[in-house]
Amino acid sequence: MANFRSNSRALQEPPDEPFVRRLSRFLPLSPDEADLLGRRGAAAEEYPADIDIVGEGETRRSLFVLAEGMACRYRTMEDGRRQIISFLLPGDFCDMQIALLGSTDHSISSLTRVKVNAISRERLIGVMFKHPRIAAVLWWGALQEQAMLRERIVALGRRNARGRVAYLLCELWWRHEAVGLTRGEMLPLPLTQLELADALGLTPAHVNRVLMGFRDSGLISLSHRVLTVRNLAGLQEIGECDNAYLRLDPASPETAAMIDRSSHAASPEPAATRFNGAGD
Amino acid sequence: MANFRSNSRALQEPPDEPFVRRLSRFLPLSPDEADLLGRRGAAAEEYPADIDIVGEGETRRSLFVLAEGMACRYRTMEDGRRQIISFLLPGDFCDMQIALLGSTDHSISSLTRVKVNAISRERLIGVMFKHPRIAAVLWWGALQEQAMLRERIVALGRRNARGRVAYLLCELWWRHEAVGLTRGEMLPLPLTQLELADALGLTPAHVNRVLMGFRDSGLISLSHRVLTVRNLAGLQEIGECDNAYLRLDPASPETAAMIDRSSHAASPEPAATRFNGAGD
DNA sequence: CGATCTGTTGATATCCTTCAATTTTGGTGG
DNA sequence: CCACCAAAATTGAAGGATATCAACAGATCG
Repeated sequence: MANFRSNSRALQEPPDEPFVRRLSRFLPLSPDEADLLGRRGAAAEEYPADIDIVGEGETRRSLFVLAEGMACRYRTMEDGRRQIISFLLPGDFCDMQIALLGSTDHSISSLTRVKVNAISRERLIGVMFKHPRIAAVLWWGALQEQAMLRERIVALGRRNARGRVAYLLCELWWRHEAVGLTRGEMLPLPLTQLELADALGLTPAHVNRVLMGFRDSGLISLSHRVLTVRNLAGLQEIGECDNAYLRLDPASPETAAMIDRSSHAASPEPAATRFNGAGD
Repeated sequence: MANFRSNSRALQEPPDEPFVRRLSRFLPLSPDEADLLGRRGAAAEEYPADIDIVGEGETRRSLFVLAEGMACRYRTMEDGRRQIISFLLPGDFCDMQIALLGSTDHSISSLTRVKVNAISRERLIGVMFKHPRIAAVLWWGALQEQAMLRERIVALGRRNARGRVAYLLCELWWRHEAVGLTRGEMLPLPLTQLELADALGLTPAHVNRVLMGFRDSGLISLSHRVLTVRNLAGLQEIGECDNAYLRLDPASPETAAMIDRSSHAASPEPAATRFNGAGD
């Protein structure tokens, strides 16, 4: 039931910035809070496809949230081969290492043309300490990313080629869905088979064979940079995965209360010395 | 029950708890701050070897810091194979997911007899918001862990068996050294070859062959649960790795100042709406 | 509308697994 | 201290999943 005002707003601006949609899933942010990291609080920048946005070890004064497009973290080996560590979707944070340490241990490259919102290290740290709900929500995002890294380790360590490809397609499906970027059974997949291979520790030739197999079994269609997931359950079974690790559920009322309580008790106290029950 | 004779504390107990040594490397903590998470602020618990300390998905009210011994995170596949995701050494935090979400997406098991310091979720969150230096130091620890996960992905995706084993031995060396657990060229390595294999996505038989090769080349000795690293540079070359990703350097003065400044400005302000320069 | 990526397919090579002994180590009780 | 047992390490032989290399077809884009 949309009213006129919100309709006319929708015409001027996208209804939700992806990062608000993504992070609010855990803990709703007020419009003011959302603006601190969004369009009005951070500088918009744009990059073409296949450009290093952040170089390994490079000192930086600012971080960014990806607003549009797709990017990846990667590391290059001495012989030129590379490993893609993770994919960045709209709403993803570039790297918290930059906030605290001023540089990253890996490179970040655009895969498509991308738009980002940049924010200075100093400002981000200030905002986090002043706004516990923002801190909590960014923390949640970092935990989610960590969970994705663990899942990738499991995939690379213990799944065969079919399992790896299936798992990655599932993850991309769930993540796109979480930020509202799927339409029906379709999602944008602007990745070459070389990029999939570099993410999965396989060769492009073998990724191709696996994908052809999935097509022949009617699990997916893939063409013109659009992936159609015709049988998600089937993919999940091959990839032996579900979306639990993405922790897409909102914060429990207790957790939310805990966070809000912290924001009121934000004055320093002398370091406590008593025990506080912890047993379970 | 608490020990009755803790007056002569300094004489009876080790001078530094491992987690203080580990975390203070980034940003020195005052004794009072250190106590908040250490012996006096958190409850000591003990577990035998090969026990699940935290089960996958299990709801928990407390977290722990590992004080002594070795543990691992792992996930089990449907067919019973398992993937060890990472190893926990003294000074490592069990899992921040528990703090924010109340449970983890993986299990944590002891590999040896372990001692832990447990702290309730609620208390930890409170402490972090009240003590920015503690928050910063835990944040750093989480970033370090994330970097280790990325490194594991690179190893599993792009290194052969020799490279994987070499990299893991190097990481264990650096991490033990960082908490003062090496002696000369030796470090404790209470892992079976099956456990190494489960961490590296290999079979125990093949891990054995690689280790035998390293021994024959004079790179390492390994017996009685003690690893002697005779040629770290050689291992690094085979593993194509260095310790940069562990970020063992202390916080820069600017970063430390940024953090301390945040602790004073801890009163909420209205959400800012102006841009804040971010360009670099 | 040609140049250049990207995708597709085949033949062969190889690293690692699988399976199955056998030996060694470490722990336990007599 | 030794005997004994289970777990871990070690080694061999054979098989398989994926890599490598090479060629060609199709798509994309200036």
